[in-house]
Order: sequence, then C-alpha cells, then structure tokens
Amino acid sequence: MKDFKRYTITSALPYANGPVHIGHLAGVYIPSDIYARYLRGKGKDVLFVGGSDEHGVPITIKAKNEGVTPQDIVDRYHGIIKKSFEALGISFDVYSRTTSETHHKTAGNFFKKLYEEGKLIEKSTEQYYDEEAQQFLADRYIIGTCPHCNNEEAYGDQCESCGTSLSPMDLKNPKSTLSGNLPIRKKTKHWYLPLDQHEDFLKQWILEENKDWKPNVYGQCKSWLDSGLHPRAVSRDLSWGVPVPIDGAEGKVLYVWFDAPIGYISNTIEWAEKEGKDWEPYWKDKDTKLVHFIGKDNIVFHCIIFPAMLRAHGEYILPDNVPGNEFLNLENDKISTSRNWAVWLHEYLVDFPEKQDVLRYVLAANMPEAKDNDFTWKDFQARNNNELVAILGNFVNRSAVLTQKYYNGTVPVLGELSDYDKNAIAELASIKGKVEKSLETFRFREALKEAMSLARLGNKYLADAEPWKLAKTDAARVETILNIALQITANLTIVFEPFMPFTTAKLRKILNVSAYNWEQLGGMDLIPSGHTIATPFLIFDKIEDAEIEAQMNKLMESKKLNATANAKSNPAKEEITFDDFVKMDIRTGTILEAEKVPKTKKLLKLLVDTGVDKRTVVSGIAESYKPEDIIGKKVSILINLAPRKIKGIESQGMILMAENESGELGFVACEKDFGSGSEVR
RNA sequence: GCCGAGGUAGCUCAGCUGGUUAGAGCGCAGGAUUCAUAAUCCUGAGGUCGGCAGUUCAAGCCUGCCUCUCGGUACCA
Repeated sequence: MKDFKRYTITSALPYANGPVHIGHLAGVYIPSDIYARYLRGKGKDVLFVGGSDEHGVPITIKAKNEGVTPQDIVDRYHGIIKKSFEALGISFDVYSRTTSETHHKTAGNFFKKLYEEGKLIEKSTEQYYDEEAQQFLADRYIIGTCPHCNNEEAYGDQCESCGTSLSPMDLKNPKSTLSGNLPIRKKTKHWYLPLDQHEDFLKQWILEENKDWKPNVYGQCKSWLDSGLHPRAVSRDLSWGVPVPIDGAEGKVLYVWFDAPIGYISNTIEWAEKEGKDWEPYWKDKDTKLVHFIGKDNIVFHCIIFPAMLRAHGEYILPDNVPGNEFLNLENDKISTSRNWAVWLHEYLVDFPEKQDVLRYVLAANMPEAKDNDFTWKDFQARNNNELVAILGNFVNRSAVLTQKYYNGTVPVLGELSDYDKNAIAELASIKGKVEKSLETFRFREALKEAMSLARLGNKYLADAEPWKLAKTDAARVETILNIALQITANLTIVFEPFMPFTTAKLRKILNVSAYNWEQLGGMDLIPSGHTIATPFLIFDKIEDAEIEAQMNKLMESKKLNATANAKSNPAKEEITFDDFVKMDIRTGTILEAEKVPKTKKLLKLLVDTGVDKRTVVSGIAESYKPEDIIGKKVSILINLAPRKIKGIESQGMILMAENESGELGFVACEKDFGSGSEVR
C-alpha cells in the first residue's frame, strides 16, 4: 500500500435548509470522523474538511414560504449544524460555508479558469421561454412533433417513439408543458461541462484503476458510465448563488452541483489562511490521499462529475477512494425531514446530555455500509446497556475498583507471567493490526467490534484469573493480574479514541494518564507500576425504559401530526376568476376497467364511465392502487381536458386525486351515490 | 420498464479468487461466579444461505429465470 504524505478527508456538505439527523451522521460524519481521528492518532498529516452547502433552489423556496431571505435560512441552519457537530465531537479542522467570501472567490475563479481555457462549452442560444411561467424551459418541459417519425408527443431531448435524441429546436409545433402555450424564442447564454469528453478517461480511471471501491459505489458509477455521459449545464438563471464571473452573465449563477464540491477547496483555503499554512499540497500533491465520505445519493457527483471538473481544471488530484454509505432508516420507516421522521442531532444532545458517545457508538455499530439499515430506540438502549455499560464500562470499573481496594490506587508491579497471561497479552497485541486493517478498508463496524473485543478480553481475563480469590493466598500473583488488567484498560483508551473520544477522555481521567498515540496500542508498558490512579467513577449509565418510551412517544407525535395533515401545506395558488373555473367540466364517474400500462411503474390505463360516454384515461396512480381493487370506484373526472398521448395511449381526461405529504394518492369522489355524469362545481 | 446494490440464525451483520460438520455480536436456555452499574465467564439450542432450474467431482459464492427491499432513471393531463 502506498505511503501517503498527507490525507485530505472531506465529508459531504450538509444542505443548510434543515438540521442534521442520525441518517447524515451514520452515513457520513461518524465514519469520516473515525477515519480522521484514527489517522491523526497515527501521527499523519490530516485535514478534515466540512461545511454547509447554502445555495440552490430549495433554500430560496423555503425562504419565500417563510417570508425571510435565503441568507436568513442558511444563517439559521448553518449555526445549528455547526454547533451540533462540535458538540458531538466531529473533529473538523474547518467547518465553513459556501456563502463565504472565500468560496465565492474560489468557485468563481475555478469557473473562470475552465472558461478561459476553453474547457467549457458556451452556448449562446435561443432557448424556449414560457412567457406565462416567466422562465426558460428545460428540454423536458417542451413537447412537440418529432421531425423523424412525426410523433406528436416528442420531448425536447428525446422522442420516445423512435428513440432519436433531439434538441428542443428540432421539434415542430413546440408547446410548453408548464402552460400549454407556444413558447417564444429568447436568447440566453449558458456554459456546459462536456462530461462526454471525459468519459473515456473516467471509464479507465474508475472501472479499471479503482476496482477496490465499495461495490455499491463502483456499481453505481458503472451504471452511469455505461449509459453515456452528456454535457451538463454549470450555470442557470437565478439570483441566489455564486455569480458567473464574466461579462454579460448578469442574473446567472453557478449551478449548485458545480459550486458545492468546490466548497471543500474553499474551506481548505480558509483553514490554511487562518493556520498560516499552504493549502495547495492538500489538493494538488500526488502524495496526498483524498477521500470523500458521502451518502449514496451523492455518488455520481463525487465519483464522476467532481473528478471531471478537477481534471478539466488540471492542477488537482483525484480522490483515492469515495466510501459511500447507504441510508439509515428509523424504526422501520424512511427518515424524512418534511414528515419530521428523524432523530435530530441538536435535539438528541439536549435529551441525552453527556451521551454523545452512546450515539456515536450505536451509529458506528449499525452503520449502513453495504445496505440500508434500521435504527431503533430499542436497539439503542440494548447496545448501551448490554455493550457499553456491561462490557466496556464494567470492565474498566472492575479493574479500577480492584486496584483501589487492594493497592489504594497504586499500580502494582508486573511479576512473572503465566502461560495464561502470555496468551492474553498476545491477543491484546493482535488487535491493533485487525482494527487498522478494518479502518483502512472503511469497514467501521468491523473495526468497532474488534475494539470491543478488547474489553471482552479484559472481562474474560479477570473472570478466569480470579484475583479476588487469590488475594489471601498469593499476593504476588494478584499484583501481576491487576497490572495486566490496567494495561488492558490503558489500551482501551487508545483503541476507542477514534470512535468514542469523550469516553476515552474519561478513561484517561480514571487512570490519571495523558493521551497516548495510536502506535502504542498493544503495549504492556503504558502505565508504570507505582503510578497512582484516580478514584473510579462510572463512564456509562444504564438507559431506562422510560427514556426510550419518551423518544418513541416523540416519534408517534410526529406521525399523528402528519396524519392530521395540518402540517405544512403548500401555499395557495394565484387567484383565478370564476370564468376560469367554470371552463372546467368535471363529472362524477365510475371506473369500469383498469390495467397496468406495461413498462411503467406508476401508470394505470382506465376505462371510465363519465355519464356522457365511456373513455380511456391514463392515470399515474399505480403506486397507490392495484387495478383489481378500483373497478367500480366512484371518481371525479375532468372531461374537457385536451387529450394527450401517454406511452402510446391516448388519455382523454384526468381523474381528480388528492395527494398527501408522502405522495400517497386518494380518489376525490362525491359522498352521495349519484351515479355517473353529475356535474361537479 | 431499464440500470445499480441488497435478500445468510429471533434481531443486526461477516463469509477472501466456488472446496471439509456456514460464522460473530445481541436476544434465548442451562451452568459457574461475586471484584463489578444483578454486571461478568462458560456451555448449548437455533439456519432447506429469497425461490426454481442449470454448470461443476464440489455452490451461500458461477449461469438463467422468478420474487421482495432500497437507490438512480423514464413515466405520473
């Protein structure tokens, strides 16, 4: 394995439109922190970078909904996030933000360099613009007639019927899907990163040279690369973001996917300025190992797009590994910010004061490394009570209490070793290599288990050696046994340091020692005989059922609130006139037939009796209803909507559906049994 | 639909390029023990490795089909 001079470790930038929850922690921040702490313990030159991602449309929407500025939103969440990370002991060397001056400068310059060197495609084109919706239309928001096969429902980027790739201007009779109007041509200029030009390189680099990446990451990359890469716009018409730094680009900002990862570099620069260091080696020296910790939603950006950007720039190194984790569920349900189904870090820290390490431990032990995992409060309690309290806490307490009891807290001498002692010592020595191997291959759960096995070894050693029995008969033997027990305890402070830094600090307090370095792990001479340890105290407390119930109740409250749905409903749409309303002809109807549209996930083809006639409607409800269950259902149907071809089937109308927060659909129907054809108004 | 990752003991997960009676932790049962937050230590029960077919002397691991979960993507008048 290559010996690197320094390590640059990044953790995905949390998006500053909400606080951080356990899913973020288990996926990204706990593993990256463990890795960073481990490497520092080995004396490596480590830079651990974090920061908030503060641009993008969702933040502007949230701000609008709350009647505040985007800056207000990001200030609020950046503050909460930063503080809670600190409290959990996530040991960032720098945690900054993408609204910083440094970042705007860095991201702007990055763009400028690519621009000036011709690494970007500039397209000053006439694009379709919807005057009613007042925006430029993305390819997919335009439909029209395919010039090749005359399919009238071709999209701006592709015709589904003949499969040809198109551009919006190719279409005959273009229509905006937002308003249905004829879009006008309006001039706009944008810049694109030609990912296709980097495709061969990326294929070689990832598929051939990085076969050791995690299967989920590698597979996802392969999937993207196999389907072909296309130029991707790096700018857009928006006011919130990093302004495009060239003349004539007013009203345009960098797309957030382009600016956010540069944040890692900006934050490094900020750190270096503060520390009086040179930032460049951390990003440009071949002897630097760059590692991106991310969740699976970020794989394509960190494995394909960002590397393509770095390579286009030319001065930067590429990541050595991108350990992407899967997702963490909570009590068998997807974690969701909008449904408030989450354990929020800032709330946990209040509900469980001084228990940062319990959360760190449980999340590390249950990390979704290979597949999605489930966090349950019951498991949280069990791991605390059965593992932290019973195995680790108990062993430390036993050895410290015995030392107090027999020797008044003075470490006894190590005498002659029995074969049994030698075995235990050999086992102790073997743990270092195992933990290292696991950590260096990003197998954090395994590493933690190995660390825990040291505490198990300690318990077993004491149980077998039984010093409390020998105390009256063989004083010298007891001295040796307790010396070994204390050396094991001292080793625990080293091996657990990456995982549970608050606990190891407590352990050192009990042992009355200062910090060791990682290379001392496995040693039998960590505490000299004659050294005096402190009065022991308990490092973990049992968590009672009541505390767990309280957390469960909190979650149930969220569930109830969601059910009553007075949660956050979308704001009302623009006012319309009565005349606008009566244009719609809505009728009560009855579903006569229903079948799934082949090769789709959501679409059902329905035959509906409208009273007026029987007609075919294609409806996107297959995820909420099975075809056989809805035959005979009363519905409301809009019958004077212009027909539209969907997947080759002409849909003549639209079934009215109510949709809740989680996307579930329900029919809207008359409460009295009126039969088909009654008008709805 | 297409692409990717998963489906291994009650629970959470290991299982390297196919090779003897499939492993760990927790939980459970029985026993030992008392220095310790009734904590610990030992022993044991418990699995047709998602299903079906195939390749092979040999398959949890390879191939084909099917099925379930998660993610990406298409579609959702």
